[in-house]
Amino acid sequence: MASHEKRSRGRPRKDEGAAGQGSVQSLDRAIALLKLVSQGSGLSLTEVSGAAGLAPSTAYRMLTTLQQHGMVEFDEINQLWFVGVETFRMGTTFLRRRKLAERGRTVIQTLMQETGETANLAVADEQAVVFVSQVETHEAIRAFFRPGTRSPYHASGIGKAILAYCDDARVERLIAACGLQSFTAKTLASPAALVADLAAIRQRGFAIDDEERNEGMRCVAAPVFNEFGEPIGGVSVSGPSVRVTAARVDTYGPRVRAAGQEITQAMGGRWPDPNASPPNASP
Amino acid sequence: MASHEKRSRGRPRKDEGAAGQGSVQSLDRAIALLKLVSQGSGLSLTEVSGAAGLAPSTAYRMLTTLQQHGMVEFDEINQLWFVGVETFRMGTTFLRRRKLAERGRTVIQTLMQETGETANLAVADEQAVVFVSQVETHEAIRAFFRPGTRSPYHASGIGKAILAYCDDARVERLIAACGLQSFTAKTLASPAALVADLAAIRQRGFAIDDEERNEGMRCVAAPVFNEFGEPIGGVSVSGPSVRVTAARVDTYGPRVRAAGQEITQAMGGRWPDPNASPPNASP
DNA sequence: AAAACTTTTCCATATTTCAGAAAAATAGTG
DNA sequence: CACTATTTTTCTGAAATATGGAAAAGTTTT
Repeated sequence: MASHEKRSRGRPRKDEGAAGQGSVQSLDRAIALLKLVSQGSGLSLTEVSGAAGLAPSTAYRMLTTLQQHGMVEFDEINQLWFVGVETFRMGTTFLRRRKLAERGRTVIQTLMQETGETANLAVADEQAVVFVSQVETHEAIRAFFRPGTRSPYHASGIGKAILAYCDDARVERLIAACGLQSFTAKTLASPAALVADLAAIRQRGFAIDDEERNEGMRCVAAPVFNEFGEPIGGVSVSGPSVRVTAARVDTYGPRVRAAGQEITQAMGGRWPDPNASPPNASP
Repeated sequence: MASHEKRSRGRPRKDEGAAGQGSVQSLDRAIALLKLVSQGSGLSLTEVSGAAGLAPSTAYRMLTTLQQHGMVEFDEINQLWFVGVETFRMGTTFLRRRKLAERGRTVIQTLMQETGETANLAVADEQAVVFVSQVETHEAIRAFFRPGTRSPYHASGIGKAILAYCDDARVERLIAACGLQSFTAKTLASPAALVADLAAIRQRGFAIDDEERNEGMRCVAAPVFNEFGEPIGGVSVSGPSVRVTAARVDTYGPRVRAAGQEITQAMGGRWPDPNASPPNASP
């Protein structure tokens, strides 16, 4: 298997902190444009160049270059710029790396069938969890997030499931960096409340988001671990509180935890020893 | 609603054919790099720069620039480059605009022109396929469904094309739920007959509805896949048996399959590997 | 009908990128 | 274990390339 040691062939990088020295300006700007276009839903050239602070001619040249590669599309009818298929296709290969989505797909499919609720996969990112895959229930009222949706750690089932298996320092840093924004009356907006819930999650082996992000929506989640026993993502089922009752949560919980274990297994990950200290504990 | 006319404020584009004049070289190259990285699963700098035909120093600068935006990630342990979360996130916003009906429209237009028969698009729903778009032939005798028409899976070309790429469990559940209603003498009304036909469809890569729903009407269909290689809809041409003869079916088949592949491509989907097991198959 | 925008092309200029070479470290080799 | 071969990263001067202003060519709006 892959060695644990940090390899560094070649000349070492000078300084991690000081960036921007060796960077390509036109590429920098083009990425900013792409980001703008991907966030907007149909932007005119003037809007794009204005928002980016670039000359229209410059923005235009970059957009057409991106267009030639299919990274953006141009709606000739309304003369608007959109994000293109190629960006999408390149992006989805990200899922391959985090084999999570691929390996987990079959698991969440059966999870959805067994629970009847929308099942989700998300990966841990810097300051939020990113939903990467979803199987929707057929119910009329259902939970839905578009893949790529970001959700803050403290107010999502998967996020809390991940945090529960991070060390305290990481949790503190996250709170310091992002705060604990309140979304509903039930959001865990104080560090104390969050820490208490994380302890409960470790006890149970699964997390509950009880209308903490969206009113009327409950969610049961479990983490997924990599080969080092570090949480890298999670799995969840989510649905309206009227269906996902307290009783249902109790039965879904172990089922979702099992799904997390199954995916962890399928990825070659390792479910941590419940009695061991947190994996990321600083030495 | 939005006007149908083609707007073109501003100076018109000179020539659609002649491209490449106003394009940004460094951006061009960077996109090529990103594509390479997204296709590979962990590439070293030497591999990337070699494959792109760029000097290592140039590739390096571009990669670090992309990295600063999260478009690519660098695995410090093994010194390998991967596609990054930002690419994924930007790409997923494409889904907002991805509608089978819109993306496939131009494809079925040319399909109708080339075959001279009515061309259709349909999406997979729970218990039936739903026709969402159609381009009619000019012939006096023609196939016609109103958009929104539902058709049972087992008695429609597109339905069978979709079923052929679902796993067995899904097919069984469908039969259990809906049965196999008989519409004509040729309807595949027994599970055995249906399963045999599905195998033939996988072989060919396209489905044939030989007067199985409406007497005197034949139909050639192919599936369309999403990014997970799951069938989500399909495309077909349909017409009276007198025109759509057995010989014609043989020539239309590959053409319709190509249309399915084209639409799959345009949607950012993935045509499944013919040798791979069905996507939903249990391991 | 003219004014006001918008998109697209063109072009001179200097800003930036580029590639080669050096540097710094690891991996292979006999 | 010394020595060579790779690999990644930095540096630098030359020049290719991107840049933004201005003009062109349309389309709305007034």
